[in-house]
Amino acid sequence: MAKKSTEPTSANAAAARQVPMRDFSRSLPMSLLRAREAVMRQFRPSLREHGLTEQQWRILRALAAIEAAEVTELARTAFLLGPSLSRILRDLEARNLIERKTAKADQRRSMVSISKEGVKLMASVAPSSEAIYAEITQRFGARKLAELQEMLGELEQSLAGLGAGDEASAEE
Amino acid sequence: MAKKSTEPTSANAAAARQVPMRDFSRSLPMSLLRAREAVMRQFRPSLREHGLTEQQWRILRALAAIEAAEVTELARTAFLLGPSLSRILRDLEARNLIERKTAKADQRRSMVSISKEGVKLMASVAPSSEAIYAEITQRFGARKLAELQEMLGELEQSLAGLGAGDEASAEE
DNA sequence: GGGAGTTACTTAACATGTTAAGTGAATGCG
DNA sequence: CGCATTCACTTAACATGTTAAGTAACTCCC
Repeated sequence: MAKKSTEPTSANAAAARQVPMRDFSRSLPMSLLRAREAVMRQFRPSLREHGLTEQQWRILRALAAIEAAEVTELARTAFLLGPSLSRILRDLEARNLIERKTAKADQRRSMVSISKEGVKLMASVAPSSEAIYAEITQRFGARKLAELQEMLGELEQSLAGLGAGDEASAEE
Repeated sequence: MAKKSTEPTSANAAAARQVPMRDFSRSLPMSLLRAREAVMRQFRPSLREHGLTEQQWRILRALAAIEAAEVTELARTAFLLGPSLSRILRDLEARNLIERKTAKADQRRSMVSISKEGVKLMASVAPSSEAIYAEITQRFGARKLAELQEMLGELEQSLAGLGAGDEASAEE
């Protein structure tokens, strides 16, 4: 072995390919990520025009669907982690898009609800949002879309309660 | 209409529900997000034990599959935006997991490749990663998984070149 | 009723997503 | 050649994701 460092680069890559591994670009996480990005790319410009991020929009929609909610419940509904929600609620409150008041019975809890301005903003965004969704549905096909959502739900179900960290297997 | 501000909260939520809108929790973006999160939740602990984030792992895998790549190409492969990749490469280089050298022909380009240490790290992570993937495949079903990936790819395709911003429809 | 434990949330710290601006190197064209 | 434009990448700024720690309010049980 005379030459030691002629092309370490290629040698390393070759060695790396010996590590058994699926084709990277076809992994399930990547497929899901790309699909979601393809979808969100359609919505972001419209939301942006109205000064909303994807997550802020999720929160407003979630609040519109329920009278009022505790922060924890809202986090579950909008599928956000507590810390993210905490920050976003602070901003949305400062913009008067939501209202909050601490629950009487339990001072720890705070009830969050959408404000009149929040409703107005939703009403101004909803049309284009719906139009985009309709376009996506048309392009992909309504039936296939329903099938896809069904499969995604099943995937979620089949992984529920796996690797949640510390729950015993099934006994106990 | 005597009482005006007894429960403005409920009134706003009621008004909001007049805004025509699909059921929030069943929207495609949410379905995709939840499915992806259910999947990634399985992988994160293992990656974390090895000191890697999901994105760092994506980059290492992408580099293992190709001899060396320019940053832009790598961004496309690992599905990361330029700025994110730029930061991550800086960190991975500091940890000696990758190597980079500027191309001779074009000083703007830099070629990135995996290092010997990077290969070792990959080899140490791959087994558990593969085991997790196998578990997911088994739970969900290999056939259904293939179907799902097929549909996700079709979805991505059907949205390609829609709302990319400024390309003319089809002419010119 | 008082202190340990729990709960609901918030802060903090670090990493990435997202968009815009910056920088230096190549290209093209008059 | 000279200079505007484009290109490849990096920095910057702000928002969220992710985990850990902090804080105040509530529960429980001795």
